[in-house]
Amino acid sequence: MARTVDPRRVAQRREAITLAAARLFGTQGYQRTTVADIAREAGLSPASVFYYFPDKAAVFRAIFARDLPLAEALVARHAEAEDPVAAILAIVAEQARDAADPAAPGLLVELLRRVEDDQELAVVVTRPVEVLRAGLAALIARGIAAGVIDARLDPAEAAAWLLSIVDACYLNAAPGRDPTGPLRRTVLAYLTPGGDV
Amino acid sequence: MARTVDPRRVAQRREAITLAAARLFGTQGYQRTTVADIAREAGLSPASVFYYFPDKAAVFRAIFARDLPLAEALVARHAEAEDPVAAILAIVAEQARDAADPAAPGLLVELLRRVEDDQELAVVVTRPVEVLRAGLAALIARGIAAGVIDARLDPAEAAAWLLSIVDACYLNAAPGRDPTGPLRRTVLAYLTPGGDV
DNA sequence: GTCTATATTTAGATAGAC
DNA sequence: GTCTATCTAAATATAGAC
Repeated sequence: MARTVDPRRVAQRREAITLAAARLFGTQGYQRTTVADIAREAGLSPASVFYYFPDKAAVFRAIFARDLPLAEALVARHAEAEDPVAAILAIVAEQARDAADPAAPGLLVELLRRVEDDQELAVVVTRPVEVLRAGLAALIARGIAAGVIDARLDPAEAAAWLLSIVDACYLNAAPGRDPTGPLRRTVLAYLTPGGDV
Repeated sequence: MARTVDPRRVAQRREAITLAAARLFGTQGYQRTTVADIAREAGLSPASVFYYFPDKAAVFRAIFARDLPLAEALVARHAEAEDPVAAILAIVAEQARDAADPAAPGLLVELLRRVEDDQELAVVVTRPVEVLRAGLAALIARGIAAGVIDARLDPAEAAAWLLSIVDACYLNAAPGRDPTGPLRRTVLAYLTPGGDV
């Protein structure tokens, strides 16, 4: 009888390492966080981290592996909404929600930097962004057709721009500041027809 | 007769090193750029870089040292404008102008990361941002008083938010894409009175 | 002032016992 | 599977000649 590993246990260990790494990478940065730091935080030895992941970069990638299903679910949840503008506002607000997490802004910054060094990371992280962009673009197109969104906007470009503004919320996150108000006002005003732009 | 250095020559050398460093830090990142890289790009040896700067971090800080006078000049140039909204649009557009530079988005990301590690850098970079924020806030307040900007906005917070949107231009930067259009539309729509926000 | 050569430190990754 | 111990590579910063 072949001795087989318990996949649940493996998943738990990987999850624990990934969580500890996300906290540390987000607050200290990628380079300043050593594998020894992660191991200590997760309660095991550095060598064990390398048992569950091929290298340090793979630990970082694992943090973002869950984003794709989340993005797909979010888009699917609002795809059939009758009010496309309300759906866009909901998606954008949901994406901006984690900006309050103290590790989130730092994680985004590290992500932006490391995407250029790590080709595999680029693949992992590009797909959920594409899903969101496509979902938003479809809603914008519907809004234009319904006359509630300015027809001069290009759906794909406007979608990318909205996601950039969400990212900016993370970069400028501060303890006391809640971005949801300005974000909602900005998105709404940006989409609405009229104005001499 | 005391042998004295030519301050102009020193300034030129420091400038050359700073320029080379900005290019490399922006495209490769801070950690991946070695002092040897910078030295090669600037046409001297690694040891000479350490003659002009105490350490690698000081080279990075030097890149942003010129921002304070630039910010002060920009704000002063528009402080007395008769149309505050036009002045705000001009300031914001000027700040977003460098987003087209291929090294600029990367430099912003490196800056955000390193600000948390380098206390001196934080000082260097906070002041120009404060100058811009105060200048924009004053213009917003004038616009509110004149009735051309929504009175529900808090000038200081709105100013900070506009600078966040400028950051979004850098995040959204792509070879073909010109950010000035969406930026102008967004800022104008955000400031304008009316709307059910 | 500018160089060559190198000391030093640090951290990613591995070997091999248990 | 998990550990201790260690190898190795890279890069900052310095020493000292010229």
